[in-house]
Amino acid sequence: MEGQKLPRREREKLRQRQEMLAAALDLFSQKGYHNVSMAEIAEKAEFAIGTLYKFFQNKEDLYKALVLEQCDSFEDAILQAIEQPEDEVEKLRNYVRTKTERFRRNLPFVRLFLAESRGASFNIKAGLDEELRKRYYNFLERIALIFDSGIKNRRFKKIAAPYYLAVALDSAIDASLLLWLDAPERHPYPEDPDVILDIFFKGLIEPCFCPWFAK
Amino acid sequence: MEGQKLPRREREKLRQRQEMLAAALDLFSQKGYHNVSMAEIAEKAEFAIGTLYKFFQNKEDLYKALVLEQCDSFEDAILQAIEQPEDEVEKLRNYVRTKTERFRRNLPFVRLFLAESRGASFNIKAGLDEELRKRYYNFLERIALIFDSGIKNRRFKKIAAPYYLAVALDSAIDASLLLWLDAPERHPYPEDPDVILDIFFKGLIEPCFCPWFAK
Amino acid sequence: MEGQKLPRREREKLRQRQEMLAAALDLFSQKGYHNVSMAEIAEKAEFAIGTLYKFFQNKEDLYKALVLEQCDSFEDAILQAIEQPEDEVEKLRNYVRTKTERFRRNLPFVRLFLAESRGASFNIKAGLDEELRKRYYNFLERIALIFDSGIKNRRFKKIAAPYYLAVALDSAIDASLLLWLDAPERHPYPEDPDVILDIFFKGLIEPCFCPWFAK
Amino acid sequence: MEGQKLPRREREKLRQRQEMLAAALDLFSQKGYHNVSMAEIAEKAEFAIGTLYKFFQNKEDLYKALVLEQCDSFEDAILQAIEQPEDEVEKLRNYVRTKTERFRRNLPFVRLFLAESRGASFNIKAGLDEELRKRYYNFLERIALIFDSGIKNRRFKKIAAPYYLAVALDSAIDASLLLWLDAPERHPYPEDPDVILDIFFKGLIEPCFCPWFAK
DNA sequence: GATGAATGAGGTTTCATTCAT
DNA sequence: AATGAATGAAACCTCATTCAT
Repeated sequence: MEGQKLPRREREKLRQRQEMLAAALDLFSQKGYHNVSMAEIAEKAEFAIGTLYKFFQNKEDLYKALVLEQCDSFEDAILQAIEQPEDEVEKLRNYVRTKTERFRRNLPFVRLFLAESRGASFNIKAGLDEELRKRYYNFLERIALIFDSGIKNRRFKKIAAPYYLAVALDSAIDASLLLWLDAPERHPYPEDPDVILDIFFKGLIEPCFCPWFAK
Repeated sequence: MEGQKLPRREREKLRQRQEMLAAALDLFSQKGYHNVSMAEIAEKAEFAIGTLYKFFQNKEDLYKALVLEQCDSFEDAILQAIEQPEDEVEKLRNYVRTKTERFRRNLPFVRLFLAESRGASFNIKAGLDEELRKRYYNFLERIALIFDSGIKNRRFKKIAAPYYLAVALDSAIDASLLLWLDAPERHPYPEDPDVILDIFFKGLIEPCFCPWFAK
Repeated sequence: MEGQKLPRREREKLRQRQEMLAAALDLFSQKGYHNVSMAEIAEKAEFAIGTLYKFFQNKEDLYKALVLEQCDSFEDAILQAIEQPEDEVEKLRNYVRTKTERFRRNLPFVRLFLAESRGASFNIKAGLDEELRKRYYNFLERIALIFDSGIKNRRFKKIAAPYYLAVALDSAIDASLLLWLDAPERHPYPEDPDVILDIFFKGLIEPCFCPWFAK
Repeated sequence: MEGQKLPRREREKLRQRQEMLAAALDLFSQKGYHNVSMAEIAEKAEFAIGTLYKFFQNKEDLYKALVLEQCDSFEDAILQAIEQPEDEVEKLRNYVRTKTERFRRNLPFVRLFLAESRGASFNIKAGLDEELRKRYYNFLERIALIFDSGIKNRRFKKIAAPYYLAVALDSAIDASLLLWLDAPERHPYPEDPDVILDIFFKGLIEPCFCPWFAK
């Protein structure tokens, strides 16, 4: 109940900030950081340039805020998805599905995210990189924990270190989505997101143990 | 034995070109396309700016030449590695090992390659993107053919469409290497590159069929 | 009385634009298009380079605006001068006098105008050329109409096609002014502008004396 | 008989120089001084750039040599034409005809000539201007002498100072030729060059009709 | 003597950022 | 508090000229 009580002024400011970030997301994801000017963002957001600078110290600051905010929201959704169920298999399915769905619903973010998470953002100064990487490592560890727990529970065979499994699964999802994003007609995204999991599960799970193969 | 030699002038020009490209690779991979000026490249390569422009029409042209040349060399190495052996398993091992070795030997290229292959290069004009993507798709199909042949030979279970298997494997290698590149102390690259393959093989191969499990 | 006034902001902008054009006119007419840099114009006009580019898209655009504006004003003055009187002789006198006076009052423009109207401006891209030439042809036709009307009224003998008469008269004025501009002490411009008209008005050859008319 | 005896070396050099100047004339007249590079001229003339600089100190020097040489040749032809006949009328006819014919035979030169003679060549540094102007003034005085002599012989009425007559006649020829050069279909050059002379020779106004003569 | 590769000053243009209004 | 005009550093690129071969 305390969220709604921001003074009107504050709420107004927050709304303006969101509009600026939305305009920036659109433009950055379409044209890349260096091909978007502050004037362009200001115009798209229907503010004066000076107002932009009231909210963000400089272009880099605006970019960082944008990326961090998007990542926060994305991370929250994933973490929530893997916190619900008991079953490790179900957790992973939730994870893959949530990630897939989020990506498909927020295409502009995907380009940004991949540019950032793939070390491709040397365009942007060090600070962001540093923080995002740490967060990404932590995130991978969260996924690794699921594999670890599955192994401990004897649901999974220990075919590799959990961290590697997490890395491999996460990157496989990204890669599939990226190909689909690039050329949807050539790389139709599998209707059933589990197809990617199959690659990992079909060898991974003790057949006798898991309802997965009953499908 | 001098029949194979280019005239001295030509050799000299080629050498200069290589020096320019080497300087550019270093700088681009460290700071990104937009944060490197032609003056910087010229200075690092120890030529005058004008000389740079004698070799490359403009900055974009220089960048394209650099990326294409590196990719050519990389692609050649991989294709050669997977053409040798009969055995699909051996082909995939060669592929993983060659890619790993190449990456580790040419770090600056990795950053460039990932920036380009990961759709993160909206900074650069369309032409390159287009061509590189096509080449990358073709490359994935080459890998997919190995899986396909393995499946037809009953060496592999058909746990997923070969193309997806190729995508997943390739991206898993990239992701591992990238993590190691970012933070080697945190993500020691597995001494044995086969660790990554294990994830795919342990479920993939008919146990009775393959000496893999005997290891 | 304030209804006719532009908002202050607009007036200010217009004034700045005029200052830029004035600086450009001075420099271009002294040194020629290619020997004047944008930095020079900016400095003379006491603005930053960036401000220049807020008003004009690029150097060529600035040049075109300058030439067209000057020609407009010049053309207006001449057309007004030849629209007043009934009498063709008076019209031509007005024309010569107005042109002379305008030239003498705006020396920098003369150089520009002659450079442009005399096909000497291959330096500048095609667009301007094209438009200015058309306008000049139309202008000559306006003058030709005066000769034509004079001939129809029997005021003038039909000694040549009106268009040729216009060309000859106009070029004679230009040439006189140009010589005076180059070396005033050597080519004092005739106090009475009618001197040039005399050449056209008075017949040159004694009819009785010369076989010319026998033709 | 002494012209043919230049040592072979000298003759060869002269020929090369002519080829360079010919290439330069073509290019300068098509694109203007500032839009032609030394490399372009060298290539068109099929020499190395260095060789160009053996013959001409720099670009400006080459340009000056070109213009002066063309003007020499042009001036010679005209002067020869007006030296032959006794009769002033015939001299003027020869002058108009020779100039017209020369212009039409050497179009590239015309553009250059007009650019130079019309004060439009502020592109080029002062030296050339200075010399060409003096020569042009002298030339005009040669023409003026014809009018003067005609007046003294009572062949011509003294309707204006001879120098003005010369200026007016010469500029009328240039203007006609220029219009024809710009748009031949719109400004067909009079088959008979004398048409222009007519304007000067025939009196324009009916003496009996106009108060002009009363002045 | 001829060559043309190498040079680098200098031109045009963009855009992040400031600050007076 | 919001504005957006003004700024000028810095980028890309050209081309006249030199000089080692």
